[in-house]
Amino acid sequence: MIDDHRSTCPINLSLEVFGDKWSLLIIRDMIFGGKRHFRELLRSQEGISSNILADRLKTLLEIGMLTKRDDPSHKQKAIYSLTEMAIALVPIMAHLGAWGRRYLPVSEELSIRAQLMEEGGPALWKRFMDELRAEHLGAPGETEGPTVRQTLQAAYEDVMARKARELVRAGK
Amino acid sequence: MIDDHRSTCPINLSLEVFGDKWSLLIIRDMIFGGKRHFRELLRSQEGISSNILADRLKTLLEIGMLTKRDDPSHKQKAIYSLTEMAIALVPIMAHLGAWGRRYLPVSEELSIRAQLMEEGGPALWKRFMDELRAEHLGAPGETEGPTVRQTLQAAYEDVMARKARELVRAGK
DNA sequence: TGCAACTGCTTTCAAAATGAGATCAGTATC
DNA sequence: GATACTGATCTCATTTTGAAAGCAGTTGCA
Repeated sequence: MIDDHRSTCPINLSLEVFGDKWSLLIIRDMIFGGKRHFRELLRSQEGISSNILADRLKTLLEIGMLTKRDDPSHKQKAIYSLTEMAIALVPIMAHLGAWGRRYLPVSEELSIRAQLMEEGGPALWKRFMDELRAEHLGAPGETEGPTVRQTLQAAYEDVMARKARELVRAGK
Repeated sequence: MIDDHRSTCPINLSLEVFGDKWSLLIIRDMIFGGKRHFRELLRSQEGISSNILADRLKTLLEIGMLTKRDDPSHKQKAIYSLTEMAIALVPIMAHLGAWGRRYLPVSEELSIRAQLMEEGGPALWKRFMDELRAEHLGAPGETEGPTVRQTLQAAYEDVMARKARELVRAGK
């Protein structure tokens, strides 16, 4: 907890938090994938190993990006929750996704969510953040219609289904 | 140049670029500090060492975030320039700075720039980006009044001067 | 015409971080 | 009672990090 920081510049301090190849992916999976458990997070696209996941979860807890509590349904299960500090990263995720989509070799199916986030703009981000607050902080929130996460997930599945059809057609 | 990427998710690919404690600091110093030479970048707030700086500059060149050319004034001097890909990070820098300012133990003098960037909003970011394009890409650009970088720098120096006065008064 | 300061790096080497895979003690399910 | 699942932890080889010193020139000044 001592200030062993390299400098007190906000960008430097931010990088000390997630200037790391895994921390932000964990947050990403919790925000966009709705994951809450260790074993769920272990099944990431990128194949994080269990020791690294355990280490990063510990760091994120210490920093205050996550909280952890027991799962009533299983004595060995833990539930991880996002804090406001982590939910506040939604706009940064949206920008990062948009930037990556523009300049890096992304695939269509894994970037459709980023595209919708970009098109939705700050209004969509705010709605998403409110839903995350309801989900993770127990904040009051309306439950009308599909959630932002469900909408993004449906778009992802649509792309996957279309790609599967195209593969079949091409293979004929 | 082969796709040895962990996944084609835009956020993952972005993290492969600057999910690192130094790369974005180099870009920060070029954007906000106007630094263009190796030895200038070596004098960062955080004390990067020369081997790490050389390595990260090489990576940033390969990725296409920077370009490098000879300095006509000195046969051993190199000039590094930002590409559009790097200039496009300005809004992300602004968000990162705002987030760090809100949730991390920043200092007043090193976060005054982040505060002004946040208050200036997208309009200020765009002006800054246009100035960077003129400076690094040779794009046409007007030169009326102080640049955004100069304005931010002046605000930083004001805070420093005030703090120095306060120290004198307290020491009396 | 010398010499000090500066140029962008490279080298050396110890320490720290990374990460795949196996393992574990307890829990739930059937 | 067997099987699968829980959140980790352990081992150990590989990779990365980073401080410090060094280098082959170049430039500016006396």
